[in-house]
Amino acid sequence: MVRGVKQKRSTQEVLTSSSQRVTIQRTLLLDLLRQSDAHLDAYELYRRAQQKHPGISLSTVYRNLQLFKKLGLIEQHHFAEEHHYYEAKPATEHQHLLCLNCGRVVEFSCPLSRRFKEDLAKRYHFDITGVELRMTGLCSSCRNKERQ
Amino acid sequence: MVRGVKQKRSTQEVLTSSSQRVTIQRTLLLDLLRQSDAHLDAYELYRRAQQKHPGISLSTVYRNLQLFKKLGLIEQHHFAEEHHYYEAKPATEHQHLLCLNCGRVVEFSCPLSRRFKEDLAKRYHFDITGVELRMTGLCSSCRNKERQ
DNA sequence: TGTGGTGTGCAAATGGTTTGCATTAGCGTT
DNA sequence: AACGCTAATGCAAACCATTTGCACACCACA
Repeated sequence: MVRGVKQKRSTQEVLTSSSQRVTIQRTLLLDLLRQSDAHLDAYELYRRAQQKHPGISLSTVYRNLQLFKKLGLIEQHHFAEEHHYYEAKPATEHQHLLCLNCGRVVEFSCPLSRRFKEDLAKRYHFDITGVELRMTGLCSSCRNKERQ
Repeated sequence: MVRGVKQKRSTQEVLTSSSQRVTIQRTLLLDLLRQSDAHLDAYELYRRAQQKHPGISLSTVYRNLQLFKKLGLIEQHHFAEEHHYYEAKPATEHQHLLCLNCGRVVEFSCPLSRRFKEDLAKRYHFDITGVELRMTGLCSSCRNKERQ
């Protein structure tokens, strides 16, 4: 997945326009998130950030993840039991298919949404802002391994 | 929601047939989960259990939640950031609509599934065993409050 | 270039959950 | 009904992801 193509605005521009201070750490972290194809957890992001800016601290990572989330720049997922995974807000909405054995994540888009969402909103008088669909199972290679 | 109607098997029977020891604590915990209309977190379940069996410990609660999950007797959800919520495995599969402000949870059933799931399974060579759809937003009363 | 206030690094705290260990109590067998 | 083998429990301590307090650093604006 080539993310660069979709990104008109530089990370610096994004941060400046959010009226936040543009620090080295903040820019680096958001860059790493935007460039990564995978979903990163806080610690993995920390490890990657350390390679470019050795002094960075884990709390800075957490603080900025919260900030980015508040600004709507990233999304947070609960793939595993114990941590959160983050990804830069994608250009197009997508959902996740997750292998319970190896953790592999496939992204797919789901047409379901509009009609069904509207129905539901009307029926329960909700203002629906987010849809998360997650399917879980076994990918082909894990299924094959289990057979052996 | 009247759960009792759907329950043919007593909690004791369920536990016996899972070839686990049927302890007072275990029976109590599963009973509480099956009787509750709401989704409980570990601590709330602990509080309720204490009322009937004051000596029960929080680790027993956690240990049994894990066991029930492994046996497929309950489902675990991540509604809030920080804890898990549990509900007895429902007779019919359903999904959740969650108010981000007050935490209210509405259950609904979603027809989406079969066709779409099969397509997806074929396309990515996955064996899909679970579908979780979560919609988030504001319920009517929270929306009204925000307007004021 | 100086000034105010936000952001950072560090270490300690937090809080949900897990674990080690000694004791208790199911349950199949006498 | 008592016995013995283990699994389950209670307690306290450990874990670990995440948050927070505080002193210092540095960004943005004048």
